[in-house]
Amino acid sequence: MSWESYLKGNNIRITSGRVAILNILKSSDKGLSAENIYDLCKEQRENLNLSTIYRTLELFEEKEIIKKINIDGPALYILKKEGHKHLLQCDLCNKSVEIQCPMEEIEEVIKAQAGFSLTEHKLELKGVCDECRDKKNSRD
Amino acid sequence: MSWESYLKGNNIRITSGRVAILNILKSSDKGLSAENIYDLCKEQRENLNLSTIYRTLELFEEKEIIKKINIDGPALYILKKEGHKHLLQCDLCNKSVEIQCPMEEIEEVIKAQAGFSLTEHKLELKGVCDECRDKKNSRD
DNA sequence: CTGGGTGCAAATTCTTTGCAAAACC
DNA sequence: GGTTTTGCAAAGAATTTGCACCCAG
Repeated sequence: MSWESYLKGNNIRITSGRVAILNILKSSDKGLSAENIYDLCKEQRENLNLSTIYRTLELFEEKEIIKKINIDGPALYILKKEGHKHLLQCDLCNKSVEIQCPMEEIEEVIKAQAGFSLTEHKLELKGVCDECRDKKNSRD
Repeated sequence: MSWESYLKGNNIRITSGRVAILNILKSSDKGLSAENIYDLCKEQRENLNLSTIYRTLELFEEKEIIKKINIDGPALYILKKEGHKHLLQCDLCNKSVEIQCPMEEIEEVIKAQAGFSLTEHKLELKGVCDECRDKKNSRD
């Protein structure tokens, strides 16, 4: 599907800048900062203002098209993968919460720290919800 | 062991501010920002300048006493847990790299986003190193 | 034509730095 | 006493905002 119809489907107005940003994110195999994107836009004669880029990225993030990753220095942005989720169940009260799989963050951290690109992962989580933790703490 | 001897062991001069910061971090069950720490110091009549706090946190981070976690907004700091490591082996060339377990970051993210405290995790990773990835990409 | 999108400059937020005074060993 | 640490004020990096103009629908 073209970016144009993709954007339309998400109720986002089509502009050449937005399409350019999506193309740039698509063709990168690692997270890009707003400034990276700014430079790459320039290279392809799509002169966007930095603040426009920030606004676009914010919009895309709200629409869950991209993911913002905060590491040291400027935030990095990546296109969202198949957003698989994890179900976290509280060990104490069994209430469960769904979270976005945190592996995209982990991937970027590892890429930055060790120069390693993950191809597969398996993640199991156990934990307790806030209320149960608070109750537990107040008993200690 | 007292903070004093702990600091001495790490070749860090003892000052009341440093001890206060360690106490504050120790008694928090979640990451604290520099400003959180600043406020908590005030509450206990340990008036430290914000820049002193940043410098202290930076020092502790270098000495690997604490971990800095970048989420949205100000960075959070936590005392380091038992730093367990992961061994990552490249699927292609078998070279291996040891990395710090990235779950401390993730724990904070999940705590902030879902109000869930992790108690256990199991993480298995597979990946390829930068060089192999680059070779592979240039073939594609 | 009209409301959302953009550029520009200025503001904000978080963090770092230079330097003189104070604290530690 | 000599080196480290601290406070203060000012600089710096990253991001956000206000407003006038512009363009897609």
